[in-house]
Amino acid sequence: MGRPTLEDVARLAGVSRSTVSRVINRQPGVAPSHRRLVQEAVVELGYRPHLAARALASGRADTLDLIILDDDPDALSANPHYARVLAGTVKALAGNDIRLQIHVLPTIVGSWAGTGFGAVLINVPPESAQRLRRGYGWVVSMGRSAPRVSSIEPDNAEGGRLAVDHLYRAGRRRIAVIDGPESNPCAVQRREGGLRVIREAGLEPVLVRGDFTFATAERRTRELMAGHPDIDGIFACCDMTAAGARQALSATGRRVPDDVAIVGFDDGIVASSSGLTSVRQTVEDNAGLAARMVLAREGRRVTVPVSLTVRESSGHHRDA
Amino acid sequence: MGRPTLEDVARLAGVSRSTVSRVINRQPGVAPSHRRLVQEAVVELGYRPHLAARALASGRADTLDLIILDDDPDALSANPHYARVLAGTVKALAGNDIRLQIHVLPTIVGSWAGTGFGAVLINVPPESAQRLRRGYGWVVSMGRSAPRVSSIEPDNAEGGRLAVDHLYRAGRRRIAVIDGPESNPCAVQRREGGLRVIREAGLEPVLVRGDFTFATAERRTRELMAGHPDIDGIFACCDMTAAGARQALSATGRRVPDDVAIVGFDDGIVASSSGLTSVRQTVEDNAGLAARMVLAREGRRVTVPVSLTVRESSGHHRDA
DNA sequence: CTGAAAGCGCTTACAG
DNA sequence: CTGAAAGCGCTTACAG
Repeated sequence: MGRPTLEDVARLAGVSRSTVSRVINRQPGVAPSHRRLVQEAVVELGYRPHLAARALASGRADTLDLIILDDDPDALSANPHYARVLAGTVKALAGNDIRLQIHVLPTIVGSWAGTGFGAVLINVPPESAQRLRRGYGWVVSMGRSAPRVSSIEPDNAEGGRLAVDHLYRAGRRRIAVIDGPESNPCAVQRREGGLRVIREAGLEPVLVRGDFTFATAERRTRELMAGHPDIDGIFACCDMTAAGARQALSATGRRVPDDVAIVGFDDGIVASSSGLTSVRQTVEDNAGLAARMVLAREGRRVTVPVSLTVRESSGHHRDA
Repeated sequence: MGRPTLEDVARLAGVSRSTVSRVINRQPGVAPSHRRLVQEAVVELGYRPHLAARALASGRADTLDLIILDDDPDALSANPHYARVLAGTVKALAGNDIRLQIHVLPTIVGSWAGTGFGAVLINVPPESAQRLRRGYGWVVSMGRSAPRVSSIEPDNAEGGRLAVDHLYRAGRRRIAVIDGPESNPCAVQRREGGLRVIREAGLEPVLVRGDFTFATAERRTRELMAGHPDIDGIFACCDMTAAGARQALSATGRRVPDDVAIVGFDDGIVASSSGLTSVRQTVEDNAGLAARMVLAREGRRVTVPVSLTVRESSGHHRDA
C-alpha cells in the first residue's frame, strides 16, 4: 500500500487535508484538539511529507544550498576543510530527505533567488551574505558575518592565544604568525589572538601574510627564514598554511620541531596524518548545527570553544 | 512570466503535452517531424523540465545516490579520498539540476529500491553491487565489481609496479608492502603489482596486513620494524596507510627517507601536504565519469592510467 | 478555526 | 503515431 499520504492522515484524524497541512507546517490557527489528533495520526501512520510534492505545490525546492566561495574550482577536493563541512552537513541531513545543492564559486554575483530551504555560507563576505539572506529567506554563515546574518564560528581569538601560548611555554621566543585572507574574519581573529599573546610576553611579533593556501605559505616561509633566520616558532592560521611552512623549513634544511616548532589551526586530516600540532575546531559539528539552524529558521550567533591538540611538530616527545 | 512549462512548449510546437513529454524523455514512437518541432520549441523557450514535478508524476526522484561503504560514520571527513569522490561528482552534476543523495553505511543490508537515476558505488563488494544494480536500475562502481556491474578503476597493478620500481631504483633492497582490505579489489591489485616487482628483482618481499587506516598502519609498522629492523623501503597501498607508517617510523627514531623510504597510493592532500611520494590516481575525474555514466545509462568497464609523483619521502633531494 | 477546490508541472495508461 | 484525461501528494487562496 505504499507510503502514507496527507490524505491518509486526514482520514484517520477525521479532518481535512488543509488542516493536516497546517499542522505539519506548524502554521498557527488550528484548534489544539485538532492539532493533537493530527499529530497522533502522523505518528501512528509514520507519515512523512513527500518533499517533491511539497516542492511542486509550494514553489520551493526540497533543497539546502551549501555555498562555498573559493577561487579554486577544485577547492572541494583540494581543501579538506570543505570536506569536513560537507560531512557535517550530510550527517545532519541524514534521514531528513533533504537534498544538498553544493555551489563552489569564486564570487557571488548579483542577487540570488534561493528556491530551497535556505543556505549555509562558507567564506562569504558580509555584504554578499546580506544579499543572500534576502534572496534565500534564511542563511547561516560559517564564521561571523553581517549583523543580521546568523552565524556559527569557533572561538578563533582563543585558538590563536592557545597556539602561541603553547609555543611560548615550549621555550620559543622568536615567534612568527602566518595569517590568512584579510577578508576572512576567522583568519583575522586568529592572528590577533596570537599576536596579543606575543606582545603580552614582551616579545616582538613577526607577521607573515598568508592566504590559507599551501603554496603561498611555502613561498612566504622561505622569505621569512631568509630574513629572520632566528625564528624558532610559527603559528599558522590554518593547517594548509602550516603544512606549507613545514615544507619550506624542511626544504631549507631546518628540523621541525628542533629548530622551528609549528602550530596550525583546524586539526583536520592534514594535521592528524602528519604529526602537526593544531588548534582543534569541531568543523563537522558546527556545519551540522548550521544546517539545522537553517531548517529550523533559528536566528542566532554561536561561538564554539576550541582546544589544542599537541603533536610532534611542536616538540611532543618521541615514545621510543 | 516565470519559467516555461511543458504546456508552453506544446502550444508553441502545436502538439499535445504527451508528445512533448515523449520527446523530452527520448521515448520512441514520435513522428520525426513532430520531434523536430518540439525540439525547436524547447530551444526557443529555453525549456528545462521541472524535476520535482517529474519526480512526483513518475514516482522517481531527481537524485543521484552516492553510496559509500565504511565502518566509520565520520568517514566522509576522516578520509580525504571520499572528499575527492564527492568533489568530482558535484562538479560533473553542476548545472544539471540533479541532487546528490549521499549515504555512508557500514554495510548494505537487504535490497534497495533506488528511486532516483541510479547510484555511484564506493567500496561496495560485488555481491551487494549486483543487488543494488537491480534495485536502482543503474549503478557504476568505483573499482572493479561483479561481471554485470559497470565500473571505473585506476590501473592499480601498474601503480603498485611503479611504486616498488621507484623504491628499487632508489637503491632499496629490503622492501615491505602494506596492503589494504582483502575485500577491496583495488587494494589487492596494488599489492600484487608491487609484490611482483619485488620478486622479479630476486628479492624477498615482506607483506604487512593493512586496512587503509592510519591507526592500523601505525601499529603494524611498529611491529614490522621490530621484527625486520633492516627494512629500507615501504610501499603503502594508500596514503593514509603511508602516513601511519611514517608516523611509526618517526616515533621509533627512523628517519624518512634516509633510513626508510615510503611510497603511498592516491596522491591526495595527505601526500601533497606532507611530502609523501605517491601513485597518482585521478579520483575526481573518475568519480565525475562514473556519475555521467549513470546518468547516460552507459554500461562499460574503464581502466584509468596512473602515474608517480615523487616527493621527499622517497629521497627527492632538497633544494637548499 | 475549517474545508472544498484549484492548481503546481509533469507522466502514463488508455482509446483511437 | 497522437491526444484527452487522470493523477502524483502536496499547498494555498477563498469562502464560510
